[in-house]
Amino acid sequence: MSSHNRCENCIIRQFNSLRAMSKEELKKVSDSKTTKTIKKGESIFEEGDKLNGVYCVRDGVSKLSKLSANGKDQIVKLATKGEVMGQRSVIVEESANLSAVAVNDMEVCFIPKEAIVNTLHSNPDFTYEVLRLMAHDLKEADDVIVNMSQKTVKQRIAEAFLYLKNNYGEDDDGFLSLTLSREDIANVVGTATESCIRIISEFKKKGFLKSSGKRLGIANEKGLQDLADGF
Amino acid sequence: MSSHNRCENCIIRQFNSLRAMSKEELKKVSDSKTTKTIKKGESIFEEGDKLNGVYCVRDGVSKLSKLSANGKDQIVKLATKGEVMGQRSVIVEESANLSAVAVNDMEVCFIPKEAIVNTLHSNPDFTYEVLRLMAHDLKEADDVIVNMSQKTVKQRIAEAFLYLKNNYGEDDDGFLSLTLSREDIANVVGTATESCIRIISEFKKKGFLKSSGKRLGIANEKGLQDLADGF
DNA sequence: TGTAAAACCTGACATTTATCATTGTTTCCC
DNA sequence: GGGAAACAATGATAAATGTCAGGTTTTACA
Repeated sequence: MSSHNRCENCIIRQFNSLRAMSKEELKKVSDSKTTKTIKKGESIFEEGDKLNGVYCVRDGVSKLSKLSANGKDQIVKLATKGEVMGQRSVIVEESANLSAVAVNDMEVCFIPKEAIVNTLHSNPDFTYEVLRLMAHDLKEADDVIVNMSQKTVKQRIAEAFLYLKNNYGEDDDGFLSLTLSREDIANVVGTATESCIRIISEFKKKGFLKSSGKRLGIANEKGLQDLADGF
Repeated sequence: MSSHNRCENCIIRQFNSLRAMSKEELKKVSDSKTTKTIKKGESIFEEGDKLNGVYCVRDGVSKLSKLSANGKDQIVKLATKGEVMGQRSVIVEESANLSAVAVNDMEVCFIPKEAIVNTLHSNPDFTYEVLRLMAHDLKEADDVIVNMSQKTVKQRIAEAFLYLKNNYGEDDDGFLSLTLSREDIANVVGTATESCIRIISEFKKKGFLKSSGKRLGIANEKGLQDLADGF
């Protein structure tokens, strides 16, 4: 199967039943997209950039973050295979409000906005699907707001590990497939790196987490879940 | 001008150029909508309710909040004249993820979902406009996430007052037009009511805020802004 | 493979924030 | 107009979290 097709799959997964796109529309996307390889730590776009297209994650994971006034990055979302980055900016014709940086080596495809905007204006089914996705993101963002303001750092870190397990899975030995640095985890839950390290150490001592080399795994899921829920 | 027309204006303001709606579509909305009066403190819908339409604020202000595990409400957004509530749930066909409660006496109009969903499926311009609005809400939500996790309570309270001034204005004597209880402010910025009260008292002492009876006003906008920005 | 850089860890301490208890004040309603 | 209920204020204290400063370990790569 050609790389062409793989990329279509990636769009289709994100834009859900982007079967909503007609054959011609899909062809236009196929013809105009390009593929990029991004190394771990490299940036795909930066807050403030004017995007003239969207990026679809074909492989690897990217962190979408925003720099706060005090110089710390806040990671707002992790984007995985099949997810699209930059739609919001393209849709509202604004510069990017987030930066995208590769968490590990990535492959992304770039789809110029012309290939998309036209369809948005002419194909209501497509637009409706995009709308549904954005509505979903909005709900998730609301949930994050509530968690941020009502849960303790300890609870949020516990949640973060459960999230990593549920969304990226674990290997045969029960270690998380996606390894984030302590600093990244701190930036996801919105805390100081040292606090994050301390709490992870505590979780290891208490048997909630296990580690082997640089890998981390969940040793007591129920315990973590109870903690996250405030018990 | 009939109340009919006022409601159309209210939709049109939120759904921006809902000129995107055809005459027939607008008529359908007009014919099917109903108007409700809500008293201060009453609820319009609750988290978990199945909504079969959207609510458009014609007068007054509503708080959209979510109950957290520890029993505290987190206010995620304030909805004002011209704004629509419940679209997200109607679009994704899920039950409401937020509760809507009147902050003061309100008038809202209810538009059954049939009048809207059809148009979403058939009129791409309309759908596109709704998409743009939701993209805007999403960006705002991202900003809130960053503020929540990277700013101190003091900074967030300062911001909240600036927000109230900028969005609801002040009367001739320089007092905020919209008065929220200390508890509501605490629930907006995600802190304990006592902490909120303490900080407001401090702001008054330092000359950032002024009060007269139950009214609050901004006495030193620059000072508040600097504080919010971390200086 | 050696070395510098990055990541991780820990202690001591300061600061912020939450919690509990109590009192004063306003508002609302009979 | 009086009394209950909601709201506001404040002190004392505990808990959570951030900061700084110094370590060790791991990783990257020349």
